[in-house]
Amino acid sequence: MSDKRKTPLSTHPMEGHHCTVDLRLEKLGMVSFFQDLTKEQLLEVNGKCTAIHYSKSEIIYRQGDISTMLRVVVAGNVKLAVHTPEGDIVLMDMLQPGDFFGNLSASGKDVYNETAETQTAACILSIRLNDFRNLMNRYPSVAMSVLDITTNRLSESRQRIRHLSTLPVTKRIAHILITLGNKFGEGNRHGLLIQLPLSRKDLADMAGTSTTTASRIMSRFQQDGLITSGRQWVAVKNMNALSEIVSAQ
Amino acid sequence: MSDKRKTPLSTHPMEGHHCTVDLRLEKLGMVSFFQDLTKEQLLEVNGKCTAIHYSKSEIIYRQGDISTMLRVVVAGNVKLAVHTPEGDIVLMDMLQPGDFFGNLSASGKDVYNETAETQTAACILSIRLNDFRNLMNRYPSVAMSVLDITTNRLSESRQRIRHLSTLPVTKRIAHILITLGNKFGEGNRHGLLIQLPLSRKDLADMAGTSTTTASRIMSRFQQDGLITSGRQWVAVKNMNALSEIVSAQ
DNA sequence: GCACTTCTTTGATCCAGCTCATTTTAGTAC
DNA sequence: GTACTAAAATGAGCTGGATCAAAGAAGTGC
Repeated sequence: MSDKRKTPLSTHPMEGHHCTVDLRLEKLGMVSFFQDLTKEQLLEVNGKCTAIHYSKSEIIYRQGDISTMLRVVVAGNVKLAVHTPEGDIVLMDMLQPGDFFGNLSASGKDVYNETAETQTAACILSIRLNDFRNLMNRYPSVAMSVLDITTNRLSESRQRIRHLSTLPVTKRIAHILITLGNKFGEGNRHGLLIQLPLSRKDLADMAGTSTTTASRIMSRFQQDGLITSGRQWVAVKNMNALSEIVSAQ
Repeated sequence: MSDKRKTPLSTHPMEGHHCTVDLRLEKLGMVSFFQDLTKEQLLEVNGKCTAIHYSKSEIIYRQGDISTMLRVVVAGNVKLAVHTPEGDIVLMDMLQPGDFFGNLSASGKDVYNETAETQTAACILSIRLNDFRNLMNRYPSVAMSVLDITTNRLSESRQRIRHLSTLPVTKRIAHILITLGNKFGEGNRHGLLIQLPLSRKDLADMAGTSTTTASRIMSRFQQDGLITSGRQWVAVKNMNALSEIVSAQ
């Protein structure tokens, strides 16, 4: 255990990221709801987008701010967190390149109901909500794709409600590790490394538990050889064993 | 306390409910995502719908069944519940006339991920998923409206995650009573009566707690004069006091 | 290298809410 | 009214996690 290691997470370069038209078009085409558009249509969309570069731990917008833009992650990671009046934090989502975020509701309140913060340095495209609604009206494929993604998010969200209502913390954390492993995992000498700065507190805020309890559970997982982890990083060594914990008895 | 009372809930007649074309059209027009359609378009939609009548506590579909239909509540109430492998139940939603349910996902799995059961006698319209997708493609207003509703459900769902993660059971139940009161409440000699058979177990399954705990909390609320309740019914007497409980300290 | 900060681990104690078991009551059917 | 049934209330005891507190790494900047 006298393993003198540093963070195994790779930091993306991102400096001087100039976002040429070609690069932006490529990224826009990657976003699932634009994938059916032609090159000309993409160019049009691109014309309505603004790219902004953020460094790590910057706030993109705050819960309660008026929402006018829809955003798309081009590079890096973003976390969406709700801050409760009591001062607790609930981590709602960790986003990847290609994910969109912001507030879509056509009617009703036009206020963000979570805070978006970069988890790594990141490049974000913004498009005015009005322009985006316009696109959805003109290109049904875009609207359908957005609906599809939203429906998926809704069912993920319901699964989480199920977990919070019925599973003990250990199972919830095991499940979160599996999900993050599948979404952000990269093969590595440690196993499947979750490519994302991930503290015990982040995990606790996802699992709806306290930081101390999250830490205790992670210690146990590590002792049992299910994971390897250090300061702000986690690698899954035994996915199957984690699955078994989730579905035990 | 020697109040000799029966269920104050009104049972809808519903017997011999024949669903004339006119009645169905009227109901369809009430459904928010069809409200922008013309009478001719509604007639077309109506042609693709089948109306089915259910009595109380009938299963409409089960979690895991192949999903081919989208449904709309015309009359009565429906509850959506997830059954966990451990045998617990999580009550996801209580529906009203005008609400739609079923599985919308265009791609991905075409399986219901919850069980739909009538909470009262009910009349349900069904439309094939393919037909409905077709409608959304042809009438953007329908697609936008569905997206809007789905987005709202997602944010309700996230609020519930927040509550499960950070609030103690008492506050969660107080909040549920407020929500149900607003959605299903009807003025009455008892106060704002929640027009819906609602057992302690239903409440517990919504709040993610045990039936006993739900019962204890309801007893306390009743002692404190915040609610009146009997077997399977609840009336809110003091909405403000409930709100205060939710946001206390 | 050393000082400093922030994250993580671990111990000790406490309590909200769960479980199990039993009694009471509201509502129904006759 | 009486009998019956399923829901609700209530008591007693236990425990998973929270909280508080303090010590131990892992990085960072100088």
